[in-house]
Order: sequence, then C-alpha cells, then structure tokens
Amino acid sequence: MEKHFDWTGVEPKWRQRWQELEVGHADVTSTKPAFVIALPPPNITGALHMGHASTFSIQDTVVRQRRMRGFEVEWCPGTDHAAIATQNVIERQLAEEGTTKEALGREAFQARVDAWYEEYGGRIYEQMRRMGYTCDWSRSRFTLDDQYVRAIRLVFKTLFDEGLVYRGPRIVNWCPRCRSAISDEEIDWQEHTDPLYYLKYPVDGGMDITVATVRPETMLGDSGVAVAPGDTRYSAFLGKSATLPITWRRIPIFADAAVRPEFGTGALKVTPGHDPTDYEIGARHGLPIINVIALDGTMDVPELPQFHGMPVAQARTAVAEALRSLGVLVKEEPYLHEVGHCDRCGTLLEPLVSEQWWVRMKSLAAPGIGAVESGEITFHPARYTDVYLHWMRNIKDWCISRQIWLGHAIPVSTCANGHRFAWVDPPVRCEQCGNTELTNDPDVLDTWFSSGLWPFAIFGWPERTPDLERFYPTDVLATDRGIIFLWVARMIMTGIKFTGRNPFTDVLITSTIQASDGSRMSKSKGNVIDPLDLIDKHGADAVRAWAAAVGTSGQDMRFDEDRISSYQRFANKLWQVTNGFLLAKVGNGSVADLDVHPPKPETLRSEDRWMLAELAAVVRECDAGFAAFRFHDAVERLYDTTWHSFCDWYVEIIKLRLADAADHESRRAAVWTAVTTLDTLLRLLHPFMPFITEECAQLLPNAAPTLQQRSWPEVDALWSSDETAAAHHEIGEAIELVQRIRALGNAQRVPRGARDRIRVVVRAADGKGISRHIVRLIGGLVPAAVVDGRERGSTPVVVVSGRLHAEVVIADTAADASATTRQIGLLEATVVRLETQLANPEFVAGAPARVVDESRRRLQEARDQLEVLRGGQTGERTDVAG
RNA sequence: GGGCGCAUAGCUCAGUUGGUACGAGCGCUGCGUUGACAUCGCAGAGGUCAUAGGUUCGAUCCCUAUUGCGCCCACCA
Repeated sequence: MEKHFDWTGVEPKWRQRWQELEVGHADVTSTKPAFVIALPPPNITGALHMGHASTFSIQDTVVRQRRMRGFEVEWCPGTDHAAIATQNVIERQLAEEGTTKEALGREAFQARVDAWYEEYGGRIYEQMRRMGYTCDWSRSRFTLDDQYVRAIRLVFKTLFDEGLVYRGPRIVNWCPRCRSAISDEEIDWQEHTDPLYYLKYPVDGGMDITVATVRPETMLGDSGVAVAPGDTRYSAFLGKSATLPITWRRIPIFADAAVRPEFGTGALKVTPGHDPTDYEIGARHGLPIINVIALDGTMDVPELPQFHGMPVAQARTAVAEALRSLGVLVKEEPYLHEVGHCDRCGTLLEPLVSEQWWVRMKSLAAPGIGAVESGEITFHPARYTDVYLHWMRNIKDWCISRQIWLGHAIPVSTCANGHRFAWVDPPVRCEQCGNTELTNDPDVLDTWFSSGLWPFAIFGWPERTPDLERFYPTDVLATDRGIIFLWVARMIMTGIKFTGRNPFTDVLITSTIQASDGSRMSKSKGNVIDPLDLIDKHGADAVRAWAAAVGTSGQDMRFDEDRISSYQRFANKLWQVTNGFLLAKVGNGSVADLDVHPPKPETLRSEDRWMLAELAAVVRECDAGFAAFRFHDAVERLYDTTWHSFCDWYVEIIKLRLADAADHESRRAAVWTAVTTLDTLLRLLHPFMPFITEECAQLLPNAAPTLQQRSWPEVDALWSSDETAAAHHEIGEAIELVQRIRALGNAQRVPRGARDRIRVVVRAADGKGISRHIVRLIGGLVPAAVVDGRERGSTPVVVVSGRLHAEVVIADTAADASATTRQIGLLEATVVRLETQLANPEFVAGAPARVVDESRRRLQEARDQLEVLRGGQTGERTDVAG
C-alpha cells in the first residue's frame, strides 16, 4: 500500500473515465430540469492563470453538484479570439524576430494568427482538463466560428438598421502603437507627476491671460480660452480675443461651466482636437477642431517645421522651450495626475478626433437596469449591484470600431453611389441601387462586441436550435469583477435586446487572487503563479478545494500556498481513512465485508447516532453554502466534520467495538455507520475534490462508475430524530470530559506507557447515573486505568463537563489542584458576570426572554459545576471500565 | 473629487439578522511512533476584534469621525 495518497496516477485515470462516460455532455432531449453555465471564454493569448483557475473551479464545483442533484447540466466552454490582445502578442513576437506585420503582409500575418489559435486553443482546453473540469467539450465554441460570426453580423445589422449604430467623428482614446481607437473601458489609468506649465497669452487691449496645462504641445491646436461663468477675475476678458504664441492665432475668451475656477489660474486653454473635455466645450461654443497630433503619435503641424513629425513627448519640451524663450512660460510646478494608457500594450493614449462606429447605449441600457433593479438578475456579493447600476445609469455611447488587423470585420459596405448598408452575408451589389462597386468598411469590431453575445450565440442564435430552446437563458455567470462593465453588462443588454430574456439569473463575482504580499499578480511584475505548477506540487483536488474555499468570500485573497497544502493533506487523510482504515482494517481488504445491511435503529449506539447527527448538520450547511454561493462555509465544514468528527472521534471510538468480535450486532452498526458517513461525506466533497473522492468511493459499497451518477445527499429522518439529537448531546458531553481528562494527563507529563498511573472515576452530577456504555467509551479514550474507588490518601482532581464529572487521581504525583483551581476560577467569573447581568433590571426587562432564560440556565449550570468541584460530590459511583 | 471594500491570534483568513469577547489552517510549545495516516495523534500558549466617540440592558457586529491599505468611478486642464 502506498504510504501516502499519490494523485499522479489517479488524476489521469479519472479524467479519462469522465471523458469516456461523457460526464460533461448534456443531452438536449433529456427531460431533467436544465442547469446551464456559459463559461467565460478565456482569451487565446497564452495559458490559464490563477484567475481562471479560481473562477473555473468554482463553476465546475457548482456544475458537479447540480448534476448530482438531478439537473441536466450544460457547461458550455469556449475561447475568445481576443483580437487586440492576440494581435499585440504576435506583434511582440514579430518584433523579437526583427520584423513587423506590415513587412509580413496580411496573409502571412493571418497564417501566424491561425497557427497561434490552433496551438493555444488546444492548450487551454488541455489545461482545463487537467484541472478536472467537466465542460461539455462537444459544444466548444470559438468567437470566430462561422455560426458565431453570423450572429455578430446580424446583431450589428439590426442595430445599424434601427439607427442604434452610427458612424461619426468624435474624440476617442487613441493608442498610437495599436493605431486604433479603444473604448473608455479599456483605459488603464496610471499616476504621473508632470510639470504643470503656466502660459501667458496676450489679450486685446494690452492685457494677458494665463492658463495652466501639462500638455503645452497641444497649445498649437488651441481654439479658445474658457473661464468659469461668474468668475469676476475674468469678467473684463469675456468676449475679447487672446493671441496664441507661436501660431499667433487669435482665439476667443468665453465662459463655460466645465471650467473649475479653483484649478490653476481659473482659465482653461481649450483644445477640442485633443482633450475630451475641451471637445465638449468646443462643441458647445462652435470652436474649430484643430488636429495637431497624427495617428502615429507625432506632431502634425506642417506649417511649423520645427515641430512637425516630432513625437509628442519630445514636442512637449520643445514647445515649452519655445514658449520660454518668448517669455510667455511664466511658471512650472510639479503636478500629480492620472494619465490614460492602453490596457493592452501600455502605450500612452492620445485623445484625438477620428471617424468611428458607435452604439447608442441609453435605450439598450434601460431594460438592463430594470432586470437588476427588479432582482431578476442578482449579483453576489450584492454590493456589485450598485457598481453595475451606477455604470448603466451613466452609460455613454460605445466606440466599437478598431483599426487593427485582427477581428470581425465591420459588416458594412458602401457602393459607388454612396449608399452605405450593413449585411449578414457578404453582398455583391448595393441593396438600394444594385451597384456592384462596393467598398467594405476597413475597421473591425471591438472584441467585447462579440463576447457580449456569448450566452445565446453559443447555442446557435439566431436559429431557434434545440440547444437554444433548451439551454438559454443560462443560470449562473461566474467571473472576475474586472469585466462587469466590459462584459457582464453588455451580455445583459444584448441578451434582453435580442432574445427578450435575461441571459442569466445570478452573477457570481469571484475573489481576486493577489500575490502573497498583497500586490496584484502580473506578468510584468513576474509574480504570477501558474496553476499547473500548483497541481504538480499539491494535486488538482487541493488547488480546486482551495480555489472554491477562497473564491467566493467577496474579498480579495492573498495567495497562501500553505492553505493549498492543507487540502493536499486533507486528500491524504481521506485516502488513509478509506483505504487504510475502513477497507484494509475493517473490511479486511474486501469491499464485500463492508456491505452490511442497515442495522435496526435500536442496535445503534450513542456514538453512531452522534456521527449521524453530525452528518445531518454538514449536509444542511453544505446545502446552505451552495444556495448562497458561499462555498468556503461548505468546504470548511466538510473538512472539519471529516477530519475531526469522523476520523478523530468516531473512528477512534468504534475501534474498540470493532475489536470486540463477539458483538456482531454492534459491530455491524458501527460498520454501517462508518460506511454511510464516509459515503455521504465523499459525495458532498466530490464537487470540490473530484479525483480523491472518486478514488475513495470506488473502495466502498454502492460504487457507481462515477460519483457524478450518484445522488446528492439528503438528511435521513434517522439522522435528525429526537433520539439521535439526545445521543448527540450525550456523546458531546463525554467528548468534552475526555478532553479535560487528557489535558490533566498531558499537564502532568504522564507518558503513554504509564497510563495505569492515572485513575479515573466518572460520575453524573445529577445523581441519575451514567450508562455503562458511556463510561466504557470514556475509559477507552483516556490514558487511564480501571479503578475501584479512590485510593487511600489521595486527593482527586475533579473535572466537569455538563452533567458529567470525573475524579482523576495520578499516582506518584503530588495532587496538583491547579487544574481544579483554574476551572473554579473560570466558573466563578462566569457566575459573577451572569449574576451581575441578571441583577440588572434593565437586562431582565429589555432582553428577549430566551436570552434571559439562557443566562439563568448557564448560571445554574455554573453553580452546579462549582459545587462539584468544591468537593460536594453527590451521585452514584461508577467505575471506569478500561 | 465621488463611491465601495478591508483593518480580528506571529502569518493567511472565517465570524449569517447585536446576546457565553470569537474560530480555522499554517506557524509556535510540550508529549506521543510495529496497529489508517508523522502529509499523523493528544494537549497547550497566543487576540483590550485599527483608534475615538455614539446608540443599546448589552457592540467585533449598528451609527459618526479619524488613521492606514486596496479597488472602482470621475470632464484627470
């Protein structure tokens, strides 16, 4: 027998079994209720990371539990072409090879991309299989699939035809490296400290006005100076014109509410071409838009050859220098502000005006707001509801066009007569005039435009496929909070718009796994952890159980490898108790010997019922945990019950009985209880730790080809009967007494071999006596010897637990009353506190009756125990049988 | 600038309508190995629940303010 559980052979075996049994495959014709999750498709830009491992493990946990509960489960996997991210990755590769995509050409570049998708798409699925995920691989989707592309085009065309998609020049976030616009949601804001320059512009009539800016180079494109309405410092300037140094252009001075009078000098240079705020101000005042920065991030000012073609950063100092020499740069001071960067390549963004495609969002957002306000869609944790609603209520039009090579082409053509139309199937002639000279739109769609259709497009929409009818809407959407706006909100909007249904009912936002120092894991910091490395080190079960336990607390979590290894040890514990103890020792190596008929209830001992009561509690807590998406509650309770209640207490207790071969009936009750308990625990644990639980379950009676074909445990009437509850209480007291007696032995440093030095007499405080069985049970668990009575001249140390108490005598040791004294001290403090509390009329009058009664009960109990400890023992003497 | 979250044992974290002042894992201390498991067992030490007020018969929990950390949003000149 293996010394420790070795997962390296077990995991591949079960992966293959699940594959063969098509555990993940959903039958569209099944009559079971459906439960559906659309897997958030990972980008094909590399490997699975901890974020995936966390959210995917949770989804697999949910999905496995729902299968056991009798649902027809569809967990549809897929991958996202991630146009801009993939293009960046491949461009970086090309750069390392000393070439560019332009040098390669479109076709060769596309070939590189296809090869990449081929390699990494498969690799990601392989990694997911290693984690043990039971996706429905037969329905894998890719956002570049033909059917998916048709769905995208139909959505676009519908929005276009309804006027919800439009094209127009507006100021956008431009990435000079990607040479593309990006949306507001794709900006990575970073703090910068830059000089704030104060520039003095001459004004008609010999005055001058000073503006503050961190971007002096844009002053070449200024078309106005704005001040706050009612700012008396500048009332004399309104309506006058300033003269722009260098270009010597005359620009108007006016008032606009967007100006913050307290900032800088209170006067704002207005550059509608290169600042979003200024763009809006300019629009309000009819200012001309002057573009001075080109799409490649260099200055575009042919009339000023000294700056033309200069990179913006360089132009900034050059222009500042020119202004200084003109004497109009009057002050510089450091200024901390946030600057937008491309979240894909990190390049500094340039706001500039260009023609883009936009989606009008207001009308699309309204029902998406309603769906969440009404509770039809619920966020977990609930606080993300407000995050979502705030964004939705303030939604702005969405820039969906990208000027990159990869991605879905915008399905719009323009004919030679200028007719522009959207299409689903590539057209050969103009819809309006039949002209065949068509020009296709050169742009591609934002990747999130296609991702936003995921929950219904994966099932064949717009065709009314059986899959769509059966599996849409989905149930749970589990993802990271970073894409609530980018993805979740858009799925809700498009889902409602195009299917009339909410795409899911629950949004589960999982914890973000941070590096162990609390910083964000990122490739650039070099502190990312590869989940597959963790599997190699600790086994997939350990990683999965950790991910589930940690992933839904609603709080960010620092990576803690010790916690993963604790689940690795837990897997070993399960293996030991199932294989090493139950099968090998109890069943003598044969499953048949464990296959006992259910015993008559009256043959169950107290400890059997105690175990069943513990089991009932853990089933209930598990169900509650699943219902509330609080998996850490379920996992921790399962861990505790399995390890401590079952292994440490129940198994140790029944070892004595099992050794007594004479009592067949009792033995059978113990075997049945142990098998039932373990079988139940394995089923409850299976969604979290599928491999080890499968392996163990095979060693027990009732084994199915996979636990996925077993039912989810329910509480049996026997487990929750009054008699069982009473037995649970009885054994609970005995356990506590055992712990107190053991503590004495440990405190006295009595070696185990010298157990007969400790003598124990157990009594019942209420004089009712104790069952022989309980006395024997206690005797078997403490390192103590049988005594017939107190030894002459010795003074016992007394310990109490509920109605039980024990007199403990340790031979050859001076009676150490400190344990008794300590107990007395604690009890006295309790008595004083409770007496004080109960003497307070406001407490008695103000607190609920049950609280007052509980205090009285505890006071009485404490007094009774004190009486025992102080030597006023009463009750019948019962000797320990050992 | 606005909003949200977090500060609980040396470390990482639980703590579900306010009611014995609170637990787990790891770490630490002591004891224990031919009997499922040393990836183990038994026992133990360790917390004025960030700070200051308030509400309440009673506050880790509710309210206010402060400090520190993190995140999100914002027209961030």
